[in-house]
Amino acid sequence: MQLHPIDLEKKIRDAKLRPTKQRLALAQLLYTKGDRHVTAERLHGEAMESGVAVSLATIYNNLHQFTTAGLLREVVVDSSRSYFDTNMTPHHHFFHEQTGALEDIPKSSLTVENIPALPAGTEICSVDVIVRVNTTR
Amino acid sequence: MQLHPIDLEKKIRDAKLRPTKQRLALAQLLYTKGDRHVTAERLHGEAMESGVAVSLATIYNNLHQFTTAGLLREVVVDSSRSYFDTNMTPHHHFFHEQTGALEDIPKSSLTVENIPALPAGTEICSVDVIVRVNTTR
DNA sequence: TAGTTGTTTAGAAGAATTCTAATCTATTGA
DNA sequence: TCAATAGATTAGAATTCTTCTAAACAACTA
Repeated sequence: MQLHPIDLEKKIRDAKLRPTKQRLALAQLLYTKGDRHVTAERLHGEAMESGVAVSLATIYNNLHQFTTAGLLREVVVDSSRSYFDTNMTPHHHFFHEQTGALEDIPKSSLTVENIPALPAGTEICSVDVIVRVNTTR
Repeated sequence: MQLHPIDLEKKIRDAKLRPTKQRLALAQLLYTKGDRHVTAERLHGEAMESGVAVSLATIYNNLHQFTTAGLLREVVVDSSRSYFDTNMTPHHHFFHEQTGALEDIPKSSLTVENIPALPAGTEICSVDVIVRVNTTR
């Protein structure tokens, strides 16, 4: 789980992106703390806190570039904002409706069976399971 | 599947809402054409076409009131806009990434197995499966 | 029918995201 | 090494979807 700066740079270069100061800082935040789920706003806040000035536009640019490059995946759980997940292995999610917290569900521990015939002329792109939870009252 | 005006009015009254002209028109569009998936914008367009002037604010008000009353459910598949589903029975969805089309998957034909232990202090609110599809290349 | 309460509305406001075009930085190759 | 170029960053404007405001209106109740 320990990604050194050199690994981050390789990760970025392999994605055919330039290892700029901002990009390295974002990669550091995203990939050196275990699997994460972040929103643009949250990542922006963390970058600020860590002392690296990164504009929101750059946060969005990079979240999308990382997603396109296969370094991030977008998780759609909330119609009001986007979440990005650093865990690229197949898995699903718990989503806490009140707190907005996302938690991984290992693919191995949950299976989806009997998906019916797909609409004509289409192929599966992904199967996403969201288990929405609430605080027990 | 044939809902007469009188049925629509009852549906609305049972939800403790007043059967206004706008509300009846929206209910007509939503509940007399089989199971549907609509966005606010689309429903607004349909209301206009059908000759009933309804403001967008009213569309949003009613989509939310219907949802709260259990007459609609929101389906989160796209982070840029909200979809509302008139089918209130348990089921899942196909979502066509390119066209934005949503299609029901009967609950009976798809099962989710082995959901692991929930995060502490939480209970399941819903289990949503989205099978994202693309046009075959 | 008057009073009350719920509903609708235009337009303003808000929030998340994208765009623009100017500036800056990394890379390339002579 | 250095100039040229291609890519990256940025502030701020713009866009899009959604919600809010507060005034006018319509349905309900007594």
